Amino acid sequence: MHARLRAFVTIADNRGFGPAARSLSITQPALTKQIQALERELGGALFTRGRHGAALTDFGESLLPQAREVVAAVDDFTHHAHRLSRGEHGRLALGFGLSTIDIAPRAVAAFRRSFPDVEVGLEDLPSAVQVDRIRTGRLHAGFVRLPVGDDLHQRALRRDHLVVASTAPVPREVIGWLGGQRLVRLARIKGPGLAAQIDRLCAARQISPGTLHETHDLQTVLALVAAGVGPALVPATAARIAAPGVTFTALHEPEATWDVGIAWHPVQHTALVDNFVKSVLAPEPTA
Amino acid sequence: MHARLRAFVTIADNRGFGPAARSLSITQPALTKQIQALERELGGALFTRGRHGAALTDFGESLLPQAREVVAAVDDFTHHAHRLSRGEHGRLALGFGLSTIDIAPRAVAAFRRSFPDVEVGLEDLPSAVQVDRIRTGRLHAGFVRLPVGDDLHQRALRRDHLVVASTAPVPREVIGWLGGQRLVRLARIKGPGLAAQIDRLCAARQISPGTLHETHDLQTVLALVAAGVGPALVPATAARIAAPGVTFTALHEPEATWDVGIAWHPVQHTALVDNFVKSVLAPEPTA
DNA sequence: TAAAAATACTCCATAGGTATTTTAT
DNA sequence: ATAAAATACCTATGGAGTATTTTTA
Repeated sequence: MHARLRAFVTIADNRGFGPAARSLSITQPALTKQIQALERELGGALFTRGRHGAALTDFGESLLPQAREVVAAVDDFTHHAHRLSRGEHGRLALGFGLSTIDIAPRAVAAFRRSFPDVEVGLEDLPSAVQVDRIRTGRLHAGFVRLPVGDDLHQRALRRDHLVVASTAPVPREVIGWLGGQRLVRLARIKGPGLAAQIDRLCAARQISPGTLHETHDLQTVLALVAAGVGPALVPATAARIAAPGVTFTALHEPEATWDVGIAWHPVQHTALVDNFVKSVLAPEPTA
Repeated sequence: MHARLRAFVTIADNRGFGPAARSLSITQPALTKQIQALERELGGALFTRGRHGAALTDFGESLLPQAREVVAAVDDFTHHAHRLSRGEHGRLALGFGLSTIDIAPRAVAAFRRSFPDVEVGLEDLPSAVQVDRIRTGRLHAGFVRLPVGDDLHQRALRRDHLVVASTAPVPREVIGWLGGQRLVRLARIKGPGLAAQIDRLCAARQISPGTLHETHDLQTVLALVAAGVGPALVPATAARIAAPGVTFTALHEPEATWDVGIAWHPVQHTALVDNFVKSVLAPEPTA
């Protein structure tokens, strides 16, 4: 159907079978047969043929606009499809967590520069939630604490580690000192990964610091530290959003370090996600 | 292409291959293969398959609207084509002449009642011009003096004959009397058929009436007769448009009678013209 | 374990090609 | 007389069918 209609409008535009056939990259007899088939199907002649080439009949004249619509719709479709399958267009749902607050926005901005026609959604979610949403297809990719289950594709971007945020001086023997402290903490539901990381460290080093205060926001945790309420354990990357006056002491214990990276669904929306992953991993070209 | 896209939207609408196949009146394996071919061509999966049936992927979701457009455009096209090839729609260019001034408007009105979607153009032209335009396709059909060349289809509607229009009394021996008269005449270019008919009569009866006055309009001819300027030879059907006070005397000579009917091109715009011819020939149903 | 989709295979209609003839100006 | 379209004939691909197997919730 669609090929025949394209043949129809091409002949109308070229006013002859010969040139039209050349422009369609088929032979003239093939074109003749297509039009004959179309005319048989429609029950009327579309062209009058003669030495002069082909001229539209009234019937052809009245059908030409609708035929053009079909051809245009098909061209639209294929164009759109190609852009989509190259990942140059579409919607991309991304997540990011506490531990990626520094890299996620930058990576997204770089991606949007390369692919301006992609609609990007970015949600602030704990790693565990991101992973669940990626599995069920509600999220295409996320910046998460690694590793995640191996049913997802994943790539490390860099390592992160815990630091002690404090206004009071921290002694050289940090771990032991920590055991005696009561900490400002982020609510477990807001940062289950961070909480688990702290638990792991404490369990390995056999300490159990108490809780001084619990908030729902990392910014607030650091504000409380700055206000002198007490020390806190936060990811090193969170140092950037701290108020002045807070000092940071890195912890080098292996239990205090972890990988941060990107995870994505291995099937859904492949080209788009691939482009995104490539954009994140590639060194950004200097603009 | 178009069949595959229709398959695509049907599956999306039915949320499964089975029901969609039934609704398309093909088998499920045939449908599977169409979608596989489409997915191969587009380079991406359109559906995720499972026990639940088929659900759109993101890729499928973003292509669905454009696919619907294609399907709608094709449906539009075929619908339009069918209406055209049944002659229910389109443009119809008609002609009518002096001798059909009574039947043409009535016939056109009846046709428009049956086929309200047909655009009808009606031009007042001498028979000879109509015939030429029908031959070259600029006119689809015309109400003309018959016979016309047998390259056109034609059908007689009724006979017409010359009458003497006059205010003065006309003697029983009309022909002889006419020979001695000077006539009000219609310009030959405006009614070559009428002029030729009068010539034929005069030649056969060996008379040659003079010319009193020549106008470009039959209405004016009759007005001049009514004003007492002199007699005229006009078609009997023209009596209807005469001013009061004019009397008509029929001429029964065979050279004074002719057929009036409809002629049309045997190829162009067939269905529409056929419908028109049928409508003209059929006794109009009483509304 | 059962419903849904995929595969294997066979068949025919369609679309394309080359060589040649017919048509219309 | 000649350019343009139509026809004849052949081949290959696409799309449809039936029977059966594989997948997944």
